[in-house]
Amino acid sequence: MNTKAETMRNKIVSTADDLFYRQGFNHTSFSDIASAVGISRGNFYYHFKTKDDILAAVIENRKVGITQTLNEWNKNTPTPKERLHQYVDMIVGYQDNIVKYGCPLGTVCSELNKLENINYNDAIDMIALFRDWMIEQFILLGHSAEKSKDFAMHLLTCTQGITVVAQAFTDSAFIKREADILKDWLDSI
Amino acid sequence: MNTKAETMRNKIVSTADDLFYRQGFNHTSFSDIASAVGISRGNFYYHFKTKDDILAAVIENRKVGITQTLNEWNKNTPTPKERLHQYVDMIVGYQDNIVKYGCPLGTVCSELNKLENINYNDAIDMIALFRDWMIEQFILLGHSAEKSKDFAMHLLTCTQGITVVAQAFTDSAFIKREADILKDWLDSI
DNA sequence: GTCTATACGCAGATAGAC
DNA sequence: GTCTATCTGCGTATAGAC
Repeated sequence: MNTKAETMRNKIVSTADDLFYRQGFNHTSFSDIASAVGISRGNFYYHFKTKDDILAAVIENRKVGITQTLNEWNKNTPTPKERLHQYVDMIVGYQDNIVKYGCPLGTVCSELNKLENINYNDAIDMIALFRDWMIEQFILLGHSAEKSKDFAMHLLTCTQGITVVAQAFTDSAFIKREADILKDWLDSI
Repeated sequence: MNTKAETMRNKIVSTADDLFYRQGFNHTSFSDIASAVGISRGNFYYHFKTKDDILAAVIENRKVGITQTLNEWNKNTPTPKERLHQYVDMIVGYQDNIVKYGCPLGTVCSELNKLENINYNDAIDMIALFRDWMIEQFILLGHSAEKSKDFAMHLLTCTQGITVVAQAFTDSAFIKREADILKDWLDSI
């Protein structure tokens, strides 16, 4: 296990992650990633053999990040209700990127679906991590398993919708407004 | 104005529209469209000079279709409330396509945004047609201009979110469930 | 490990015969 | 109008020198 190679690999993954988000997967070439990292295309292939390989690594990296974030919320934020608010506030915090590039999860899933990409199911897992975590929170609030699932899907729906509409109309103030509606809804159930 | 050429042009546009929706704009090549229509690539260029030209024609065609649909609703459905329900029911009616390819408007806008495509603003106009129509309906229901805009944006947000989540989890029953919630909301305001 | 050189196919786009 | 032939650039991917 070479530390230097691992560092370079991580650098490539995080750069590819960023470019896939901002430019889309299909529209981002090996050259784009290689030049952004500052290595040659040939060197790039030493680390990743195919474009699907680098995509798989990016998705895996995101899943680790999402899991870490959720674990931190579970650990540091006392109540389930506050944690759900924290989730909603997250999209408010990312508003600048959202109006420019949309939701990092939703847009990549939507794109991969149309490409019939082999990594599509892994991409969906990223969203499922959030959904399952939400279900847990609603169950902790005393709701039934069925209700909790419906609530989680509804919350997911609203946040995804907010990102799509905010991006379309380049309206970041709108994110804040809809987030408040969503937090009122969370308090009402 | 040649009728035969016009017919072929329309055939190309509707085929391209379908392929852009199912495969995405970037991922659909001239060859894809030409072979689906049943003409050679060379012939294709007689009708459209660049890929942005065919995209512009597709978007224009959609805008005409959307405008026609909204006009028909205005004409044939008596009350604004029923018309808004009709909009929500539309996504239920399209559920089979939505779980497979997402929203025809949302997915193309999201993709064009990342490609920094020159037709992006025209694509957004498609969504704006729905938004402006919704605002009219809410105003007819007696709401203020400001409230009506917020309501329209909220309705748009929910329907867009539903398509993203339904596509991600390939869950068409979910569309019906969230549509009912949405119609309850429409009745409550 | 990192590089240059290069193969190969496909995409967008053009020219010109019929 | 529709076709075939062709150009050009880019994207993925490989080989092999250093």
